[in-house]
Amino acid sequence: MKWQQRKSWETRRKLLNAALICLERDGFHSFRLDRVAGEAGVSKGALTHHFANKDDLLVHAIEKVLDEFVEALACGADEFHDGHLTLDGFLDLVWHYMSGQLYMVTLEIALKARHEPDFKNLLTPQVRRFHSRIDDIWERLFPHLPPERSRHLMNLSMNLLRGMGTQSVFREDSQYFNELLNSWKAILRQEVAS
Amino acid sequence: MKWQQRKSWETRRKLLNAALICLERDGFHSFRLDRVAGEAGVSKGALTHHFANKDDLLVHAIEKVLDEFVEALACGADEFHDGHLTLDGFLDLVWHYMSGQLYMVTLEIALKARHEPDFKNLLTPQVRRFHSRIDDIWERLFPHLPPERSRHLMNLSMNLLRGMGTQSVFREDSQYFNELLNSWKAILRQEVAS
DNA sequence: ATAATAAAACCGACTTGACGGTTTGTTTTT
DNA sequence: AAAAACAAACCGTCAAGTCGGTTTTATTAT
Repeated sequence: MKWQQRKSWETRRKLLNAALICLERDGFHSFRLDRVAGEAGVSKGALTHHFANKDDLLVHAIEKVLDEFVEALACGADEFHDGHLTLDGFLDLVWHYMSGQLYMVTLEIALKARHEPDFKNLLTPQVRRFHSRIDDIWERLFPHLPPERSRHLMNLSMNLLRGMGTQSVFREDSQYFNELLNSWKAILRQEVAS
Repeated sequence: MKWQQRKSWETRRKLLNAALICLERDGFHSFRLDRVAGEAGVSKGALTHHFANKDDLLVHAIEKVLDEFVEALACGADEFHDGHLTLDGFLDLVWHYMSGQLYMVTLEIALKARHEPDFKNLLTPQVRRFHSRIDDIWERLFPHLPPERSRHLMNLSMNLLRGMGTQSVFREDSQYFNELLNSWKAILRQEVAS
């Protein structure tokens, strides 16, 4: 009960990784189980052995990606408190994730969830957990501000970056996004100070 | 050459409307031509008569929805200049559209375009036209500001609303979004004044 | 220790249903 | 009569899920 378990865990991990790669590359509409298996270097049978169906695979994949994101943000917040990271740097960190694989994957999944109530129900626990953890991180970021104001500034920031991430589908212009991010940094600094 | 043309034009319009309804309700992944035909109250044969294929239908549908949006925004800008609409009211107008059918449809289409270069090429002329028209509208909104600053504030606003629109997939809480919008209105007022 | 047995991991062919596009037929207008 | 507008049956493709089989690892009995 050791070699087997490790091997199993390993292929599971490979499958989840492959699923994320496929989801980001092909989009949910063209997300094919055999391609995931191929990308992971295992057979389709192995996939069905580890995950009951497509939705099951997707739910676990999104769980993984959200966890990694929260983890990275928590680290960033810690560095911020230790003085190793500025507020600007923290925003850069968030933008790094929102402009990469993470956001595109969550976007694909969100649209799927929007049209499939069952899938949405499968996902909402994860999403709630995610949001509350993010809330905590940002609240710790500005302990001198009233919690409500802290939440507002966070939600404004996150939604702005969300929107920028969405726009990046059609506009690939890092110069433009940097300018935009800088504008917001300036505003945020001012708001935090006052 | 009259009755026929009018009838043709009418079913075309019905098909485009139906396509938008289906796209918003079912999402692109579950967007089915026969459902569009059913929603429009015509046969599938009629659909193929008017549109070469799925992509063709989608391109024309998105063209329609973008035009309507720009039209509404232009009207809002006019009212703003006539003093019949405040800046807050203008933002409300934009949010009205970004939280409704328009944004979800463009989101579905954007994700499709992201993974299908041919489709993206079909669309980019429309998107460019759209962006430049929006640019103009916002620049006229703040003629006393330098154009670059005007553009920045516009892009911040639009991206914030975009992000909020995206979040509304999982969080249906108009109270929350109103608060967020109000926060931004306050910030924007301040930025425009300075 | 080793053979027998169980159990898990994995493979890949097949079924089944769905949908986009085609094609053929019918009605209506010019 | 000719062409346009529409209707509806049809077909080929494609992928998700199923399932019987195979290999590898763990457990148990002798």
